[in-house]
Amino acid sequence: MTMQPATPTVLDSPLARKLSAFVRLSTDDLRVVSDLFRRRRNFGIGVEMIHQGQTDQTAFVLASGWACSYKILPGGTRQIVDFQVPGDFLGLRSVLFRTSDHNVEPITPVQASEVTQRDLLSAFAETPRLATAVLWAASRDEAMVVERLVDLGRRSATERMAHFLLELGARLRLVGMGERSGYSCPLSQYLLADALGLSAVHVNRVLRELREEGMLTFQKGRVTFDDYDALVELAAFDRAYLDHEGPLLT
Amino acid sequence: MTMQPATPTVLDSPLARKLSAFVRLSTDDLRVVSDLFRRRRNFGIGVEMIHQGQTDQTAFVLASGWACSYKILPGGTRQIVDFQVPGDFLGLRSVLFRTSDHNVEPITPVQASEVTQRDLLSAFAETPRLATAVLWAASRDEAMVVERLVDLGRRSATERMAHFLLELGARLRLVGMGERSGYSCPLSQYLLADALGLSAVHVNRVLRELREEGMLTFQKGRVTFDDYDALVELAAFDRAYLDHEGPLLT
DNA sequence: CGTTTTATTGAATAGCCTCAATATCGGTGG
DNA sequence: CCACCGATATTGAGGCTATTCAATAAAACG
Repeated sequence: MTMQPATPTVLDSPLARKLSAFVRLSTDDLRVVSDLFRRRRNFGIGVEMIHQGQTDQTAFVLASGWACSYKILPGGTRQIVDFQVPGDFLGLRSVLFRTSDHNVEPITPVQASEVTQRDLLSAFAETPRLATAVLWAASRDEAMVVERLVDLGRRSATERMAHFLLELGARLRLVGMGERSGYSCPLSQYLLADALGLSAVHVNRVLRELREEGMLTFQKGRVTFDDYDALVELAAFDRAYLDHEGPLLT
Repeated sequence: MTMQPATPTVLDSPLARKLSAFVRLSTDDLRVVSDLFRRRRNFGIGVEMIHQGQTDQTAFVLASGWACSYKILPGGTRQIVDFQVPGDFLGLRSVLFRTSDHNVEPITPVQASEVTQRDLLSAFAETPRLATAVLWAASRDEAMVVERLVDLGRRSATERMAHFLLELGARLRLVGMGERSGYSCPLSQYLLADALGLSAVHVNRVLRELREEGMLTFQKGRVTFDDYDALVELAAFDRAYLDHEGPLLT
């Protein structure tokens, strides 16, 4: 019922790509996805999208740009829980449940689709496979939080950095924004520090070390894997929870 | 339709207590809960209940005893992601989704109710309020993982310990196993170390320090809060995500 | 172009770890 | 009931990792 024909572009959004990697979705399913996330909103850098304690009933899907979710400590320091890249959900939990326990703000200018609780639930009812796919994505996000936990608890700064950048690469490839050789990445060393539980100074030293060892280069907004296999080895990176070969559900 | 009358004991399980704290459940709802989790199994210390990569379609609810979920790193070290106390779910995610990405094993002898995917989903269909309550519990668990992430990333060893023991106390009170003054706790210093990302030696020093400062005492399997308010202050403990006054949904 | 953010490097320090030794607890069998 | 054993707890000494403070360089931005 849309004016314009359903272009391949619409059906090939980052979200559609990601979901398709895990659950085989029909063209009709994909059309529901693109209809659901048609309403776009723009956010500037640093403009809070979701605030701790808020009880909105809306969530977002990132169409373009990067964001991060974090918690502020009384001391003024913060811990970044996760970064969001195109195709990722923001505030899915606060839609399904009650309040948000963290903040989300853009790192770059962001375009995001807004979706209400009602629309989401009715889309789920209409296309159950979509519900499965979305819940899968939510589950994967939780697995990544656990992986970050292991990072902080039991990996050295260098291993942490390697593991993090590998994981990010795998996520980006899933939505067509990265290759095995590397990807472009707008994260500053300060943001990396807040995510990895390090000081910005040490982030810099770690990156230098990795570069001098010929493992990876992160300069001018681009991550280049100079020796992918060595990195995987160093970080004990287990692709299992990210790199599925094809759709799990056919 | 049970032979024996519904005793208060059955309806007052740790799980029923916890769920009731967040969603008002009718006696009928509670009966569904107790029916659902009637089938009990016993596990000895160290006997794996859930194994990384397994694709069982069963989950458990702890009836008595303590367990922990963890990931093993290639180096042989491990990171404990969370402890489970009576009333907590084990492997809820692997029921709703596909595979488990971590291991779960008992710390003390454990009695747990087994529940299959089928039974759980049909119970949800029968009593929607139960589904809400369970999803709430799952969401709370995820919030705790995030809190642990903040622990590891941005809190000192002392703050971490204080925050962790306060959180554990709040969880136990929810199921009637602790008071404001303290609680009994079977965790060894080695387990604490694996959970908090510290060495066992340092755990010992931190506990001594907290004891000498008159904040808390952890000896002979019992945690005693010597100065609760000072601890809350030290750890920047925010009860919000745990300590709800009454049922959220009435 | 100045101005602000971001990156880079050095020096000194603090926090936590490892290694190592001893003490205590809880159970187990003689 | 006691001697013994493994697991847990406790304490010291020295070392490594990452931090803080501080200063400079390089980009990014209007």
